[in-house]
Amino acid sequence: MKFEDYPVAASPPQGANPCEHCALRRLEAFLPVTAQQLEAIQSFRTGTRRVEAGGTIVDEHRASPQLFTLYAGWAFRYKTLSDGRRQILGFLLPGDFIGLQDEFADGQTHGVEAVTDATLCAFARERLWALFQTQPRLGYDITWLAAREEKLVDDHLVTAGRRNAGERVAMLLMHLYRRAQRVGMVRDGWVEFPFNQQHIADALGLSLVHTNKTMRRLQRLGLYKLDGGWLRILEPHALETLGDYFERPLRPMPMI
Amino acid sequence: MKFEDYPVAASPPQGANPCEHCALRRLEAFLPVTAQQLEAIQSFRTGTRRVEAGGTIVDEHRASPQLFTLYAGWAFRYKTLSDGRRQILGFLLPGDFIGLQDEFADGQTHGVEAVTDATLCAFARERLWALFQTQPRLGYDITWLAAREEKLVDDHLVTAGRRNAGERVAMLLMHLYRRAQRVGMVRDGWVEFPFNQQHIADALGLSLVHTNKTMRRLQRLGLYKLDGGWLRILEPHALETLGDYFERPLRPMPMI
DNA sequence: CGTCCCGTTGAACAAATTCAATTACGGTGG
DNA sequence: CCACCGTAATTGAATTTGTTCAACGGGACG
Repeated sequence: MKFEDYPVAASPPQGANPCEHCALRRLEAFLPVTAQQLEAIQSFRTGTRRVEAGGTIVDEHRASPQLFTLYAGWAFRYKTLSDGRRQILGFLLPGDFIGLQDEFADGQTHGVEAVTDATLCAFARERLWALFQTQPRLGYDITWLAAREEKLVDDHLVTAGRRNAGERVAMLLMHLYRRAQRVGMVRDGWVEFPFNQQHIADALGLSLVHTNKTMRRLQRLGLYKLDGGWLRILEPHALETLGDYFERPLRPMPMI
Repeated sequence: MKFEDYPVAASPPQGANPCEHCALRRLEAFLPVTAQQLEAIQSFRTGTRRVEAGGTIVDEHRASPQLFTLYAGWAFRYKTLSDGRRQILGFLLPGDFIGLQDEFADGQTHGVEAVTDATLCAFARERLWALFQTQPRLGYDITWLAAREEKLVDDHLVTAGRRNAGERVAMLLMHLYRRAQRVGMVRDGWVEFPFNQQHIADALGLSLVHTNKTMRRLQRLGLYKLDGGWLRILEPHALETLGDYFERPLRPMPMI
């Protein structure tokens, strides 16, 4: 299977004014910003960070001095119980803001791990308050992002708490597909799907074996196809119905 | 069983400057505010609302034009699937801010229901952005509240996804107890516990019957006691260990 | 070619749900 | 004061869903 390159380069622009040439921000999924806001964001920004597939973006047990916006790649947030059981709290796509929760949680937070090679824009956490002061609009946008992320977790909690295995898988596939679609990661109906079944199991609160059997079943039913790390939804309506999950068209979201 | 009255009156102060006489805000759990901030909050405030036990604070399928701070009583956030299965997303105690998520979600949000009679301070959603502009600090505080609430949902998701029935109950009891303790709702080791087993089941993602059997078991083990709608934790350490959940001492939180 | 990771599958087992009563209790009307 | 009701808590039993255990296959890689 071959695919053209993703329109957004693997790394954010380098040089003096990287944010002004940010390809990610040009996507329709994101709200436009004024020149002044862009400048504020750019000065809030401290640099770029690369993390290879499987690497740690935020350590689960250490408060990170930085905030990030995921620029390219897939990542996820997770927590582990002391005996090793892991719960994936959510997946992260380009444009997602990372680390806000820790700002206010005294330790005891969550980890973030890259699934694919990932690139991130880093920001100094200590300058967050100054940003609110000088750019109230960006503060408001950050609240928007925090509220949106809570909504994602809310939905995820419904899945883990009240849906059965088949419904969980259906819901997750549609959810990830829709989000990827929004940021232009769908090509000819295929999305990169770099997760292994352990990721899915840990996200859905299922065992590895049962996840496998459930996914196999839905594939045999012809609802979706997985090939070489790429996903294609064959029966979106059937999956939405099964998962009782219908994503509405979304407004453009802010991006920091 | 008899208990003194809760120190915070059932309703916020009436009259010209209600926030200046707010008893809730005086609790150590909440950060102090400047006179200027208090005034801003007071002018952001539009009134008081009472909801009786079982009543709807926010309709699940209608965007509320108001935001609230719960002043007195217990409430919960929830979502229901189309076939009626309900997931409780979290419980609300005095001081909790309500409705922020909807600000940014195009419909498709969650409901809020009062468990006991409840009193709330109402705010005009449409003036939220103005508040961020004129009082960046309060904007920052609201972000704090949003991030904290996401953290609560994160923890809840771990519970629903990766803990077994006994662990879930243990975790929930300790969690509610600790939060109630923070806002002075614990009297002689007892907290009001107005939930029925269906609430617990819907919060934990368990069936009613299994919730009952699990709770019975933990009671027979002498870990906690429930009497006339009041809860007493008998073995906090055992419950924390079982639930693998250790609440750290918390910093005072902002209150709007 | 051997090893490791991952996906797949069957089988035994355990946890949780569903079904079906029964009991406890607060409130109401007689 | 007492019978009657409706709601919520309990409990046992049958059934289903999901987990654990074990084994095998294929592909990537050294």
